[in-house]
Amino acid sequence: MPVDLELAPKQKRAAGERCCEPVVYPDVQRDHALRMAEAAKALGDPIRLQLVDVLRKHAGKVCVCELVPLFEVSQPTLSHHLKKLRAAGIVDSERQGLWAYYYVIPDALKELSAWLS
Amino acid sequence: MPVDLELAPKQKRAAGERCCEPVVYPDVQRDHALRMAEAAKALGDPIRLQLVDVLRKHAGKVCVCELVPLFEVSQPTLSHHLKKLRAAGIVDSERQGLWAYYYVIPDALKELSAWLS
DNA sequence: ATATTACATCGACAGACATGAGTGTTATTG
DNA sequence: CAATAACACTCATGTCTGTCGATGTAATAT
Repeated sequence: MPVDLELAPKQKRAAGERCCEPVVYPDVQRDHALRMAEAAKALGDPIRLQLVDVLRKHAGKVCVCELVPLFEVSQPTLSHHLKKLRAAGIVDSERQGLWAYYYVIPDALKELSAWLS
Repeated sequence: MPVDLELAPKQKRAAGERCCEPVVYPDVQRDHALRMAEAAKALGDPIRLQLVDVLRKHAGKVCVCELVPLFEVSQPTLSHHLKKLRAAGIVDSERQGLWAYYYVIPDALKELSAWLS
C-alpha cells in the first residue's frame, strides 16, 4: 500500500540554482495516509495499544468492568481511551443492561497492517 | 506478539458485589506495549507516515531537499518531523557536505508490524 | 572574504491530549 | 421507591504537539 510520492532526480546544483525540482503532490493518496495515520495515532498510547491487544485476543466482546482493573488509570480515563479508539474506527461497543461490551472491528487495522508489512 | 493481559471470568454479580475480580497487571509486557506505542505514535501524523513511506520505497538514502517540496509545510516543520522519526528509532540520517540523507532503519517497524498481523 | 545554499535549532503560540474529580444516566436489586 | 453499580460525560489542568518565522551553522561557490 505505497503512498507514491515521487522524487526528483538529484544532482549537484550550479550556483544560484535550486537543489531539486519541485514535485507534484499526489493527493490521490493523501487520504490513505490520513486514514493510516489516524489509526496509528490511536495506537500511539500504551494503554490504548494494550486495550486493542486484549480485545483482539478475546475475539468476543469484553466488558469495560473487566478492562478497568488492568490499568492504573481511573475509570473515566479508560472510558476516554475507549472513546478515542471508537472514534478512530478501531473498536465498537454494545450496551447490555449495566455493562458495555467492546470489541475490535474486523479488518479495522488491515490497511495499516498491510502497509507496514 | 501478544501483550498478555488476563481477564477475569465474568458473571452476574450478586447485590453489593464487585462486577469482576481484580487482575494482576503483567508488567513483563509493558515495555513491549511502550515500544510499539512509541512507534505507532511516530507514525500517527500523515506527514511522518508519508515520509516513512517515501524512505522505504527508496531503499537508499534520500536528501532532505528532495523531501521538502513533497509536503506543504515549511522546512523547519519537516525537519521537526524527521527529528521525531529519528527519536523514535524509525529513521536515521547521514551528513554528506551540505546535504543530509535520511533512511529507514531496517526492522525498526518489525515489532509493530508483527503485532498487527 | 563574501554570498549562497542546506539543514537544524530556537522561540512562540494555538490547538490537542491525558488525566482525575465530580456528576449524570441508566439499569438492576431489594 | 431507594440504593447501588456500571459507564459516559463535563470541567479543569498541566503537558505535549504541529506549525512558522527567525536565527544559527556548516559547507560550497564566486
